[in-house]
Amino acid sequence: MRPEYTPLSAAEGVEAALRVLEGRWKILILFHLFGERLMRFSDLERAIPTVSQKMLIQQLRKLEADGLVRRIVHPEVPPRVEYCLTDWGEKLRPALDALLLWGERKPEGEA
Amino acid sequence: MRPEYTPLSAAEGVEAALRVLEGRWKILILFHLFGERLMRFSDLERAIPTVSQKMLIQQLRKLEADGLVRRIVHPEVPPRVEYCLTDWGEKLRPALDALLLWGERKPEGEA
DNA sequence: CCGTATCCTTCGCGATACTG
DNA sequence: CAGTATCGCGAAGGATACGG
Repeated sequence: MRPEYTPLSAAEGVEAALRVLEGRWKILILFHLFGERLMRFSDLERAIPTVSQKMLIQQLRKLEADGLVRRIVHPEVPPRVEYCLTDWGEKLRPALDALLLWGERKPEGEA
Repeated sequence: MRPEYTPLSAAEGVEAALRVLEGRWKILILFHLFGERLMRFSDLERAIPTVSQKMLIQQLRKLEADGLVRRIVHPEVPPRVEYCLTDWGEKLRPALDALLLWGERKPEGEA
């Protein structure tokens, strides 16, 4: 953290980062892509059986619009579309791991 | 990240962590407390002039319920209530900094 | 000074049906 | 296979007024 940060500007930066992660399925999608690197739409549907097509597409499109995920369309019949992380998307992993670690260290019983 | 994580379990852990951070004013409150360590309710009101009393209280109460913030009530007239971070709340800082860093490194123009 | 209580609007999400 | 279109609900949050 550089010295010129105010509470306001730092909070705005973090909120901007969190905004691209908000959404019922994005984190789960990202962790699947952390593991598989390249997945078809139908792979993701099978990996996440509880999501509807509409929501899966919607979240993927937002991730793509925000530059975390790349969408690769193969001009074939039947259609084939693959998804993978961008470089920037992969760089998110340490931050999510830090969050995961922090969450696990929660002292449940304490004040 | 330990080896027994599946995409599902890792995502659930991260989502649990994110859930306590979601809320229109929580991040901003946290960064003020990162800087000041001990703030009265009225200090926070002045520091965040755009928040309503209702929302400020609500977010503070949730942060308290989730164990990030401690509420200290001084039995005086007029009432005095102070807020500070718990140990666990302070430990969140590196994770938020990582997120901030990541957000700043976004390659705006790229695919 | 430090809250509570209502009312109201917005928006994310799920369910469902349809298409190139 | 990989989407798009429409409907409706519930929860989050803002405005406002009141209370110990």
